[in-house]
Amino acid sequence: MKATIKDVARAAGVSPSTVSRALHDSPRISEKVRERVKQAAKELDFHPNQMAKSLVSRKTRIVGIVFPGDVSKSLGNPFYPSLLQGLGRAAGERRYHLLLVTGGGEVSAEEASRQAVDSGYVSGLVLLAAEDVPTRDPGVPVVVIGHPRDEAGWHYVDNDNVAAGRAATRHLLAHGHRRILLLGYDRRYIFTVDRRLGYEQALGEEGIPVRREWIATSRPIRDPEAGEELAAVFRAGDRPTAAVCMDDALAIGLTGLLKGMGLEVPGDVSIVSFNNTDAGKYHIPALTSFEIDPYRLGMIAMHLMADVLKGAADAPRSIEVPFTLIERDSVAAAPDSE
Amino acid sequence: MKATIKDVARAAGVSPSTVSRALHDSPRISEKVRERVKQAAKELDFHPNQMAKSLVSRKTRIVGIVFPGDVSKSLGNPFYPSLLQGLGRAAGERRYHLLLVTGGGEVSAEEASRQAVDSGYVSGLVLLAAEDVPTRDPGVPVVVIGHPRDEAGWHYVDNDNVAAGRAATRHLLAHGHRRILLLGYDRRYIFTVDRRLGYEQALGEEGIPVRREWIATSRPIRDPEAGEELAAVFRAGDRPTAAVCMDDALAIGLTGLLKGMGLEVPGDVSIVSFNNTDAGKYHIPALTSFEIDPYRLGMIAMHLMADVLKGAADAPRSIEVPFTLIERDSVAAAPDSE
DNA sequence: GATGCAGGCACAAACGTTTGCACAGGGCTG
DNA sequence: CAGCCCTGTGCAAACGTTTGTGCCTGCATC
Repeated sequence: MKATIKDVARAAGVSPSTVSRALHDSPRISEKVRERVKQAAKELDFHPNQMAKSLVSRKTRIVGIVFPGDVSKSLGNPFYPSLLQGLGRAAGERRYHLLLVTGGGEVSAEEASRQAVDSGYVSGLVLLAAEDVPTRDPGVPVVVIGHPRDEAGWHYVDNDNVAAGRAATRHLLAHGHRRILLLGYDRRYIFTVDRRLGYEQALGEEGIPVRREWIATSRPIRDPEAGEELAAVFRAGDRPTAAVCMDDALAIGLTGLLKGMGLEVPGDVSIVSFNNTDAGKYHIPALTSFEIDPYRLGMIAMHLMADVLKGAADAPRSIEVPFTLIERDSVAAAPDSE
Repeated sequence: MKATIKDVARAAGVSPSTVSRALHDSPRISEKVRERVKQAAKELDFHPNQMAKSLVSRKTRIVGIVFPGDVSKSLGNPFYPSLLQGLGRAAGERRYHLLLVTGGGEVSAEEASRQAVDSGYVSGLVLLAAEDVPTRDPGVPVVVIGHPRDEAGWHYVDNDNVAAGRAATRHLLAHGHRRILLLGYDRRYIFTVDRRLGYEQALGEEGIPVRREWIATSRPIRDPEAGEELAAVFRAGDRPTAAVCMDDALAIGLTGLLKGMGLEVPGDVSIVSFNNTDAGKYHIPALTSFEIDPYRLGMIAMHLMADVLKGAADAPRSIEVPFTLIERDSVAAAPDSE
């Protein structure tokens, strides 16, 4: 059987309470006894029973990781595995464990979270990339990864999409571009809304007016109608010389469409995009893209959670993680600059 | 605060022990009291404190899911998300929770498992697709998903690769093929070893001798040397008229190589492969392939774990999950049959 | 030399359950 | 009508910790 605190007490010749205090480095214990106790604990391979600890402290060292919707769908996205890894890494550092909370089938993610909390196993919840936050108070602290629509009152960790949109645009401006298109805006996705904001900020700072017709929503670039609309923009006399694309897939689609029109990337049109996927890396030309670093996002979220659980984070805290720009071959100087 | 068993006892006008027995449907409690207690429990939204339960029962309702190596690497494989979903689904049904156990960084998966067990949080471990089983006794029941090299003494759930190899070969035999190549054998991967066994069984049943030179190892079909070797086999006068490929990627590579030699699939060579990926589905010709159904694998593994934890599974149990063959366009009748 | 004080430790209660045992009441049986 | 057994319930101990309180020792102070 596993050693208990009593076994350690007996071995060290002290009482259980002294053992507890010694292992917690209480100042009320003399140096000598503390060492003796620690030695005994090590020899007996003593690990405190978390159940007993939790029973009295009313806390656990487990936080639930809540997947929105189907796990299989979300995990297919390469974003999540790295995120999970980051969470796991930080959890290890803070001596926390991760409980997988998944809906699926008939049970919603929220229902599954409720069960996890009700069981008493989790003392915190990390919501993965959820734009919809829980409707009812979950009863334990919550950290949201992503950007809740209603920021107030939530701890959250997200990429700073406003800054990224601005940085992407400024990168193109720095190469002399003045006519810049934004591709992939969709008001249903808040990160595209944020990036658009950054895009408009950057243009505004240079005194360049925003042109509504250059904020393209068309996601399904294969959709002939949307494709045609986009093509028309590039056929115009004062066509854009550069584009900010919401993800690599979009950028690759755009490259193909332009090639079909006899326009080269980056010779005629420069492109910067997001997500820095393998597809973009091996594309020709290799895409200049923003790396989102989900690993780091996960680490930060877990550390925030640990702080909250420790009581260190009083007011709701929001952390915006910057992107890093990976420069490759899809951006060149504007053809008409100078 | 959350309601305890004492609150329920008070509300129902009985003692805590009676409440406990009533909620566990003990036969020693009268129908009347049982109903009264259950009613009170429901009204107070009583959820038994798992910590307290675990403390006395020395069991938890948590099982650890151990990822081998880097989570991010394994999760990139679309196999895992479905597997996880299956595990989660079954866990929900059996009222278990899933604890994510990941190595990564400096800590090995085995080290992480040890921590999870030592903490006392998990009462079982599910090893994901591990071919290497733990060296030391983990101290809790283990279910392996995959095929431990040393079968003895382990509970495990795996696809029945011997049967699948046999079925694949028989499928081709049924189409009149007599000269069948096996592509992708690698003795380091036990599933390919198993499938080869099935392949040889099927041939043996028809009295067809196994030709060593038709058991091709070459995985990197782009490797010019290996490619040339493979091409030579198909240039011979009595070339194979069919092939069993270890995965869709290999099958796609083979199709390309054959096309370069002027051989058509399935006109000249029929192909059946494994994994039923999207790539194979949209390939031309669409591949006849075995679906591995990791969702089901996960479900079964979790149910097995629950049984083991219940004490229902005494002797180590191994469950072989059959594949299902998805027939598409890459198999035709043998050109020389009649 | 008696008193005070602080340091260092032990005692016991508490956390919320489960479960062996004791016990009360009621219906049999003799 | 007394004793017995059975049914239904309560009591209390136990699981392994933490932590408030109290006690003992030895030293310094007056």
